[in-house]
Amino acid sequence: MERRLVIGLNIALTALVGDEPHVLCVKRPGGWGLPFGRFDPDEHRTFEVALRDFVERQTAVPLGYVEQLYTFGDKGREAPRASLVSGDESDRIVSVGYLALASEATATSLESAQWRPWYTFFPWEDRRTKGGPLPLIEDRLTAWAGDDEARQARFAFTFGSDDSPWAEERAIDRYELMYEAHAVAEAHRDRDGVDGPELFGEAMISDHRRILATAIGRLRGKMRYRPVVFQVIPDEFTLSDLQGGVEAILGFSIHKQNFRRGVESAHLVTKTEKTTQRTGGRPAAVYQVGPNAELKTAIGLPLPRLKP
Amino acid sequence: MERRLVIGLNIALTALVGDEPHVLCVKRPGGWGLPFGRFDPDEHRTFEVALRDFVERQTAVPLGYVEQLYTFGDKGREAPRASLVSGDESDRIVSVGYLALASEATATSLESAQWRPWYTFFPWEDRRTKGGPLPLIEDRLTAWAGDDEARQARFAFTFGSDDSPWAEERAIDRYELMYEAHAVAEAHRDRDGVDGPELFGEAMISDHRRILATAIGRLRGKMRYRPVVFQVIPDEFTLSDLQGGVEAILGFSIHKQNFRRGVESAHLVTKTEKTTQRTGGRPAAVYQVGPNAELKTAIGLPLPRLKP
DNA sequence: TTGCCATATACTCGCCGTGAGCAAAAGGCG
DNA sequence: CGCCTTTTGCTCACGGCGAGTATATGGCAA
Repeated sequence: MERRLVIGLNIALTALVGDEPHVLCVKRPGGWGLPFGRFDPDEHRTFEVALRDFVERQTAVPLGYVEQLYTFGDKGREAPRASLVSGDESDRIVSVGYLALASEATATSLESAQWRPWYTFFPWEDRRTKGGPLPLIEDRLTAWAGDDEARQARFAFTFGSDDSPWAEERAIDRYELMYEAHAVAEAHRDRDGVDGPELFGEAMISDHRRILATAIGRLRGKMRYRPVVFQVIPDEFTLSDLQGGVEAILGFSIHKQNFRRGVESAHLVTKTEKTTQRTGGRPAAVYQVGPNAELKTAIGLPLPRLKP
Repeated sequence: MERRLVIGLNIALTALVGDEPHVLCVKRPGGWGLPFGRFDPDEHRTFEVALRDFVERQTAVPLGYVEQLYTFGDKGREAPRASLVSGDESDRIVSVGYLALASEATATSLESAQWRPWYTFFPWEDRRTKGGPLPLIEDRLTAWAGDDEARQARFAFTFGSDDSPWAEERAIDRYELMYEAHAVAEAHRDRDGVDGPELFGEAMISDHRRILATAIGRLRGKMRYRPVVFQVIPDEFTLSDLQGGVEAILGFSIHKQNFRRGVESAHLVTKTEKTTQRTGGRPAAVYQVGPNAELKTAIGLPLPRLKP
């Protein structure tokens, strides 16, 4: 018999809550997943229309910036959730992943929908503070590599080492390495039977965690050459707010003075008359987006890494 | 009645022929198009398998580097070629575009397949030499903009001006602007009735020229942070060969000495004992790819633009 | 009231990447 | 032998950027 093709749309919608990036998740039988919907060729003229339609209907959260990530067509990936979407096990599901940004984590109308922090799914991606589970993970991966030089090189390259620095946008490579090392729950779920000692980060259904990793990497990469931060912060902000947002997404801390100099000299922000003392010490000037902060502008934020 | 979903795979396979980038085209009733095939969920495990399968079968050209570009799902775009793929007008076609690179423009087994130069489709993208159709095009677009300030700004930004430089990777934006200005044949074909004075570049069937523009832009952008050139040049080359390849893809000329300094200091190439006097003047050293030329390396080529 | 703390803001210094130009070397060819 | 072509080597200066130091301005507690 002929298998029908079904196109599913997955979306990684992220917003900032304080200094933590969050992603909109939906509770499913089997765990948390990204919001997704089936693309209906009769009803929807384009993917984006369908996407906005079902996200806003399901969760009542309006979508701002939207970008297509990747189309996943691998056989096998759909098995665990075929029944969730179509109810027909014989359908072949192809899914299109999207990244979307919201300037505010709006309350969802659906109780099964919830904003959850990025780094509960990817604890190793947050390097703003030392400590945390990172040493544990590195031990785990060192053990996985063992004497295999290819594995060692890949580990060093993907997670950073002396001669190859940590590349924040390589989130998907790190997740895939974790997967191959059986250090994430999905690896066990997909290839049944095998079991592993320690698992890191919270799992998601199907390959949604992979899609989220792709979204994180894409967003981080984009920050280098497009002023995307302004899509996830309010219209009025202090430079500390801005820097906090950047650091939250990138997952590492940056040098304050040079960051300030960079955004101001690039006319990415404009100072207003107002000040706020919400931040604690000396009152901070309130800024707005500047003339060069349009999305199409091919200007990146200055990202002076802090070394410690 | 229910419309069925069909997934088509389109590929922009490019290779260098001398100092001109070429793309593999297939002759169809209605004009030239990119090689494409229908994805069969029963037969193919992944998109890439399907892609390699049908390209190598149709044209006998082996695929090297492959990268997914974008998935196009707009209604209407498939109309002109629905009959070519499925024969059933009521199907809804979604197509996944791919970029692929070959190190050599291998002869095709199919007589309807042929390598054709990029810039016959996009004459305005080649700025290596002055002159050409560029002034004509600029006149055309200036006329299109007229007094509309938004159009003027968009034209200046997309095609470059005094304060916003020519951004080579913005090929798709330029094509879309040409489309809206009715300066390409596809605009007339899609919205029938309208006719325009002058048309630029050769047309392709369906939206294949849009896909090719996306591929060109993606490839050009990738050159800034990945050593992709080495996928389209032979194993042994002179630095002039390398520079010629870079310039061919980017569409502008670069500064020779600084380019050389860049690739050598970044260990992207290694010098061999051999020399060649194929180039004319003083014999040139023959180089091979260096240790940092792997695709995963996050190192870009130095691209010192030449100003004249 | 005074001293301390926290944050914001201002200014300086030096390295080095990169754009740009000059000059010499090593072939072919009339 | 002199001229042309292309390759190759070297220098110089500007500006971006990493890094450090110093000052301003609020809250708060002793």
